[in-house]
Amino acid sequence: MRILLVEDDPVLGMAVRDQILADGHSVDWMKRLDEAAAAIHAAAYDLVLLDLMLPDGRGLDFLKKRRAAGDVTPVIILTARDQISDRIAGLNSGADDYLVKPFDLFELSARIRAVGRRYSGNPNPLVTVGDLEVDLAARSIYRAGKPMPLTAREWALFEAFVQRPNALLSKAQLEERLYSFDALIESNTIEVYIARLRKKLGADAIETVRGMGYRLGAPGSRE
Amino acid sequence: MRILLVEDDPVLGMAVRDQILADGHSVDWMKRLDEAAAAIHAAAYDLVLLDLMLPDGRGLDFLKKRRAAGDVTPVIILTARDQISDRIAGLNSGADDYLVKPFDLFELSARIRAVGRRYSGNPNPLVTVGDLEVDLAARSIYRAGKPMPLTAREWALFEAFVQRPNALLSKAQLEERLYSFDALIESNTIEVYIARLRKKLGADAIETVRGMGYRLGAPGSRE
DNA sequence: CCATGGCGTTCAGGTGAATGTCAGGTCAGG
DNA sequence: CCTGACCTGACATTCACCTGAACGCCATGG
Repeated sequence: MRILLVEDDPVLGMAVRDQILADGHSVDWMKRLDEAAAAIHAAAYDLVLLDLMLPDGRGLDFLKKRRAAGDVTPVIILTARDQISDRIAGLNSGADDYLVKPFDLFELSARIRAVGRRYSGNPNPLVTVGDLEVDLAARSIYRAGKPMPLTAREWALFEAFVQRPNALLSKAQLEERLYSFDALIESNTIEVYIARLRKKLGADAIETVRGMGYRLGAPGSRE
Repeated sequence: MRILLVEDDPVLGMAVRDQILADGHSVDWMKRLDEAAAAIHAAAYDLVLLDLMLPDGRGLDFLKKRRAAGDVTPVIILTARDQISDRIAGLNSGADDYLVKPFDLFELSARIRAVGRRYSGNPNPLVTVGDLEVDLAARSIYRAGKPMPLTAREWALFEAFVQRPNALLSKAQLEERLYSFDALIESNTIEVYIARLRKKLGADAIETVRGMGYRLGAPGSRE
């Protein structure tokens, strides 16, 4: 697993890095947010460990921005003791987990494994939807073995349908999924992305249920 | 979101239950592991809140067993303060998250949202009406596995009957349900939609009680 | 520094399915 | 047979949705 560590404290950073390496993962250690941003663009990480208190800006804004840009890389927040409000804000900004300093290094390992299990993990990495093969962990779609590139937003939307193959999802639900609670969208963005997905994946990839929402196109009957 | 709470402490359990309800989720509260196991078999949950210290056995074994059986329902562990080793063991046993007692109720909400964002869970529970299978969450109806598409209004009407299977609903009640108070309807709209439902679901899907209203029939029994 | 291109978002115009209304027919009960 | 309640096919209108195009932001590369 490729892990990006963003932490300015040299002592803690080294300890964390060594622990990660000992667990058999690879790690890039950045001490500033701009370095981290550059690293993220340069390489794809499976996990980001993000300190919220950094010298050159608030880690929370960084996280929000990444999520707004459609980045869905798992993020574990490292935060100081007893800053519950920060931790809640972190989770609401799109973090997947947090650790309170000072934390047990073995606990860190367990957390990393837990996050890793969610994504690259459990049963069947390949899901078949109609004539498409969907790799949820790698966030990619194949048709007849050929990759069908999606943008971040398109993927976020499509993922919602794949995760609940039979569900009918209202526009409100989809908006809530693509955008955080506070940021309310006031247009037909969802419609536009539905259209773009159909253009890429086929007109019947997503079915409109007028007045109620959308649903995955018939991938096969229930049960 | 359907949540299963497994917690033997009555005070904490009630507080958690109320918070979950306030967040708009539905919750089943079990005090013992055998009850919880039975509940899991009976219904599909989107999330399990699991206390590790229960009178009738170790919650950790319960969790391991569920995971070994292929159950991938997200689990958040509730554990006592300073039992770091337990928490690690929990994450390694397949838990997705944990909360340390005593925890902030708002933090609980944030955690639930975070988990809910990741997975959106399991197939929805089905209600059987005559020869129809009704998925209330997905707003869809199946007959012999085949979906029977309804329009928004048709669904709203049918839902009223399914939610109260034995009730006799007057036209006034149905109008009040389909339309907001101010918007007064001055025609036989309800009759028309009853007819449309019968055409789609079968003539005896809804039974007329002359002068009083309508009630759910046994759709399909006489096709 | 500006040019470029990809991506996310917004807007306006057009379309058709869904809706509500009506008129005439049918049925049950007195 | 009469009356009121209910059924049903047809139809105009509406409104939810689709879609092409344009705008702005940001990152990248001269």
